Amino acid sequence: MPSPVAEKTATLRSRGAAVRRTAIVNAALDEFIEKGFAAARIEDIARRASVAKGTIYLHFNDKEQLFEAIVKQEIRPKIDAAAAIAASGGSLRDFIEGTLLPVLDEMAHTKRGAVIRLLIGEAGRFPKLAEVYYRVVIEPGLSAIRMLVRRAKQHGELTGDLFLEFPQLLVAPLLLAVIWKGLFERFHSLDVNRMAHGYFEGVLQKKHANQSKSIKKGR
Amino acid sequence: MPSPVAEKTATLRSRGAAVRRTAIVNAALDEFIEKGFAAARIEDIARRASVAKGTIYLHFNDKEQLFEAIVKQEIRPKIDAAAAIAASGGSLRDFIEGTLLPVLDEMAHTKRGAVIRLLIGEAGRFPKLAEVYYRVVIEPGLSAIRMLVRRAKQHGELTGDLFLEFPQLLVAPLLLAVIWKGLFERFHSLDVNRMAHGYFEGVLQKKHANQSKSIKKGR
Amino acid sequence: MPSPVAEKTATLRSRGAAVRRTAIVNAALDEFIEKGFAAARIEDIARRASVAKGTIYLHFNDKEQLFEAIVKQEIRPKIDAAAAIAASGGSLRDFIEGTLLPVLDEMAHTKRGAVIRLLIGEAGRFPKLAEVYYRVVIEPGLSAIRMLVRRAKQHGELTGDLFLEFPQLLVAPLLLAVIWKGLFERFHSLDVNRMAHGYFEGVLQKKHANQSKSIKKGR
Amino acid sequence: MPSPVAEKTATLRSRGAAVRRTAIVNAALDEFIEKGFAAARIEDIARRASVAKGTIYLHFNDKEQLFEAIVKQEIRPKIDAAAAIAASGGSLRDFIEGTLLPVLDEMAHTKRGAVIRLLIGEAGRFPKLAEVYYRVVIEPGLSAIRMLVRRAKQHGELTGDLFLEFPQLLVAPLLLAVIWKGLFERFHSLDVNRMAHGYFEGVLQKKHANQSKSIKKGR
DNA sequence: AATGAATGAGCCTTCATTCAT
DNA sequence: TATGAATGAAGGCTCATTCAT
Repeated sequence: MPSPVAEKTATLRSRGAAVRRTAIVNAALDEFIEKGFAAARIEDIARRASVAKGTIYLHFNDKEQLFEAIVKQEIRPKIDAAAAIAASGGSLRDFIEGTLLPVLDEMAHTKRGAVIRLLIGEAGRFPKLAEVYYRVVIEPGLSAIRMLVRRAKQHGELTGDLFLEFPQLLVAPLLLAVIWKGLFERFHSLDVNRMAHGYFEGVLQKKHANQSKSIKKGR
Repeated sequence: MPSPVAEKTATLRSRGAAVRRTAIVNAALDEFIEKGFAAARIEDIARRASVAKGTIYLHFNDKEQLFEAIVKQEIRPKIDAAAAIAASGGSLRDFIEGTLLPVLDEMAHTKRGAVIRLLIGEAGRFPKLAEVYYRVVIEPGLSAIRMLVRRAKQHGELTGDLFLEFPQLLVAPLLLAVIWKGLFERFHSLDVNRMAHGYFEGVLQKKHANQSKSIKKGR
Repeated sequence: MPSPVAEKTATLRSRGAAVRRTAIVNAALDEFIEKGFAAARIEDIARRASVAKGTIYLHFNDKEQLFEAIVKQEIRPKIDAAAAIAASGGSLRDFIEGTLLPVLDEMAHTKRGAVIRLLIGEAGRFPKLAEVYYRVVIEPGLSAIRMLVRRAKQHGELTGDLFLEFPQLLVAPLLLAVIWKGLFERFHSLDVNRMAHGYFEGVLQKKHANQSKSIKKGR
Repeated sequence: MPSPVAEKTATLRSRGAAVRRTAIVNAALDEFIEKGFAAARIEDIARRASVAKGTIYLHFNDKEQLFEAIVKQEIRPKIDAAAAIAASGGSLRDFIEGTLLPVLDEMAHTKRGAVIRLLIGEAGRFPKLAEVYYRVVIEPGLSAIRMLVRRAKQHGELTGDLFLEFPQLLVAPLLLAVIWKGLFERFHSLDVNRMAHGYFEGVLQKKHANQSKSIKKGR
């Protein structure tokens, strides 16, 4: 075991490195969102992260790797959390209300949504990005949804195979909200919460009719 | 050049000019889709359109105006056509099956979808683009849908105010399909037609129960 | 045939292009000599040639092509001229005195020698350069020398097969001179002309003994 | 640290330091040869020498000093040895056959030759290098040759003052061989040994005629 | 002495835009 | 109108050197 001093040193170093890496990823995220992938300048990212330009290349080989790191840092944790909750066995309604809606709300109002817009725009030209995203986010996400839908069917929350076959449909309003907020909110505001509640009530309505009454006013 | 000959020449010229303009817009569309807005090179657009680089600047002030022209040329006609059909008084089901599904299918499989992905990615940095798109596409499109939904409610095709308040939800699967096709199709194929049919059956199901049975196999 | 005006235009354009190209090559030569290949900056070359940086890339794909152009422009003509003289049938002595010695003298005192030093230093890392040089200069040059040596043997100017087998030896003092002038002249001056005369007298001495007396004082 | 232990440590340290220094110079030599002076990276040199980048700067102030160290370590010993032999009183023929030809052979086939090519290419830009080389290699080398030539004249091995005045000519084929091997060997192989033997036979032939017959086939 | 993370100046190359023809 | 050569600003990336540990 190294001496306390040595350990402190080592710890500081590695801790410093991790902190720096995170700072760079955060800065890159902000710049990419503001300028887009191609137009974002490494120099600006560096300045925002309070490091020198060259430092970025100590952590990432190129711009593309920065993008990857963003997806892994910003989106993956949400997916993991959602998947864990899905696996823990609650009802679909609980999942939607306790997890999907809050996530949607957050997506629509924070950087995370911007990451998705960014990805949609850039993935065509950077196939690796789409691949990372599919593997890290889409695949596990859809798997979790399928599991939930299956259970929901057994419990009578849901009928039909539509959402089993196309689990994407369950997050379609999420996509819609993220895009709307990013592109058109300034022309016409969208009450994401209210829209999502309405949508999911429709989805789950088989069990209890007239639930559309219970749509809560969005924040 | 007031002589008939000169005039003919002039006519030919302007006809040639219009042809050229269209060729440039088409070439720009292809390049933007392949490379994205920032990465598309004017020189490649010129080559594809068989004109000189400088010629593009005789028709468009800059790259951004090219983007605008694309939206107007590629998307607006579809919207206009759909709006006309919506206004002409058919049922919502007819509209969905006769117009929305074909459009969706086309979007998912042609350049038009790519334009939308392109816009999603670039609009953040080019606000004018989002504005043009909103005014030319979104606003008229949603108005048409609202009109249809209102009529559908009167005819009992639909209950609840969800789609009146959030007409976007009716095109959510369209968005989903366009994005999926562009980003993830190579990892996992999506039967757009089948998904859309299933979705709209759910939407319209109030009237005739169990219609989910009738989902047709997509092309 | 185009109109005079058009022709003039075209001519001016292409003439201008050729002039510019030459100016760039000359500037590159100077910079490469002063700084070496790797350390020479495109911007400085451009400034020296009175063109914009980008203009260089209209004529050459990269730095390496510039180097190639230099070899072709600076060295090849000398080789061609020497080869023509060699082929025209004079004696070896005439060739040496009328061609080789003047060339050597010029090489030792002008840029051309620097090109050779440059090549020696850089060719290892830029194999294409060595190849170009071998094909354009060495191969034809040695062929011409062989032809001359063969004829000289028939005429009794020369005995033995040494210079037939190793024609390079005939230009060894040239190489020596070029390198000495470039590297060590400031420490100890070398009378290239006198050295070369002495060397070639030795080579040709078979015919007339004691010609070493006739060494002339160099320039 | 005056204790025996400390001193031992210190000794080990300085011994380690010397080893390290040599390792660095060797690594630098390899890298310079492969990449050239400007393109060689300190980091690669460090890795090759199994030291950290910073360590190099504990031994050498900058890249240039590394180059100097190479010349001193790789070339000087050969010169010193040759000078000693020259001074020890053998005949010119013995010197050529016992020393010059083996050295030439080695130069042509090992790193030492590459150092010379390297120097030729870089000396223009790093005058100090040329100076070091002149002082350490050229000057003493030529002095030794002059001494030998003078003795050879007295012994009748040689007539004329050519090689006294231009001792460089005696090593011209060496230069030629080193350059040919480095630049053009892959296009056309050169039998260095055979060429050198032939050359020196010509130089020494005054005494015994027809020695060109005795050219030995090179390895 | 040794380390290697951090720095930041430096440079090749690209490309939107201009303009002489 | 059309051309395409010329421009020059911009930016990704490299790497010699420094310095805190």
